[in-house]
Amino acid sequence: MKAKTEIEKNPTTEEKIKEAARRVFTRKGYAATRTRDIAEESGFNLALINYYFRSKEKLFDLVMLENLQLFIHSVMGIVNNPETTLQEKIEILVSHYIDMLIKNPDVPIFVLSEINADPKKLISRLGFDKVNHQKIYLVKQWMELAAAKKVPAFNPIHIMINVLSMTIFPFIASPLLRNRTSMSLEEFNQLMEERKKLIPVWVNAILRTG
Amino acid sequence: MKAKTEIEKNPTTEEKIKEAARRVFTRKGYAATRTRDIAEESGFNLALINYYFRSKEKLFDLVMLENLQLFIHSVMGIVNNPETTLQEKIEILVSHYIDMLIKNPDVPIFVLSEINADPKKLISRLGFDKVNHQKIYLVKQWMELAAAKKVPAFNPIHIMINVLSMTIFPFIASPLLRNRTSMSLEEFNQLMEERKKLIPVWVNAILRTG
DNA sequence: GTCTATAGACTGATAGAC
DNA sequence: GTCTATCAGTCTATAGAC
Repeated sequence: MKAKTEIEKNPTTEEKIKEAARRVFTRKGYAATRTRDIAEESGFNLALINYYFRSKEKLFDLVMLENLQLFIHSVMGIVNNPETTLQEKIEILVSHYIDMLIKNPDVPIFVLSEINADPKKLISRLGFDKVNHQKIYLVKQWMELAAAKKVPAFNPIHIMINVLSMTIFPFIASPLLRNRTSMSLEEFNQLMEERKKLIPVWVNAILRTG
Repeated sequence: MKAKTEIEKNPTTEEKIKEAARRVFTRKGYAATRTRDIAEESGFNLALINYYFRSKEKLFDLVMLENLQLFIHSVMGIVNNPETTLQEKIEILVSHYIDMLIKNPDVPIFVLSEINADPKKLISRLGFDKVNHQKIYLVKQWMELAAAKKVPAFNPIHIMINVLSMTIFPFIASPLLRNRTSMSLEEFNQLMEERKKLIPVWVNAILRTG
């Protein structure tokens, strides 16, 4: 196993092709991507893709798994941390997520539309097993606060949906939003930076609602 | 021009094919859809698609335009109504949107991922012209309330983003969300029904934040 | 390991019978 | 209007030279 910085500096052909595939698949989706596009993007020949990865689909699965990790796994470490308060979890989650999304703006729409295209694959092929929702530390903390009536009694899933919605959705709607409001990419990113501080405040206001 | 109810009861072959195309395109996206899929779904032969619509792309453009109307135009009539208050606009918008989304859950991810795949087409081919954002009645009302300090001074676009995020995003993330929480479609729809009343309350709480 | 050339399957579109 | 049959182009994957 190579260290990450070493991979970035001295990528092998295999790694170069995988990174090219990640860029193309994430931008255009599985069906619209041709293996020729990946070959061209990587700077190598078409035949090498099959030499290293056997098929378009196997290469896609690798890319999908990486993007899924980026999209989901980053959350899990945060919401499961027993050392932070509910409020802190939300602040950290939103801030880290927006940083990731500014770097990888195409990831959410890629992941969600590919899952929508083939929901079965999510579980069967990518080995994406379920978690017991009750065991997540954030849910535990919520339950305790609800018992002490410090937080409203509605389904805590609503709060999780709201945090993720307000954080992720603007990136998914970005092309349409920017077109409708004649907004540059820089202005958009600036707006998202503002939301790092605003969303936790808003969520706090929502929590006081019940 | 036939009346809508008449179309639903006595659809011509052309209308049947277009409806079949709408279902298939909206579920699988442009690139993953084969003209043969549409033929099969419509119950007619492949050749008829070209007889009525000349090409896959022209048929797609029709479907895209309809879905875009569903996705956007429904908003415009509501946010531009001078007869309703800001608060009423939000209530009506959320309620109508959620009704539409429960009936057409695939529309948002379809529209947004196709726009993401080819943003230029949005304007050049589909004739989707810009609106002057300042002229929208909702923005006007916001400005007046902000001037009277009844509403926070941050960019009103944030509120619009929040309303649309909390309303639309759960439908986009539905397959993933339902998988992670082992939620049935009925339970999900019930959760969305709850949000019709909750979102306006939450937005109100956000508005008192500034 | 990396390339060129090509096989083999599939796709969108059309010709032509009825 | 609706069908069957088929063309021409494109795609993934592989064989084989270096």
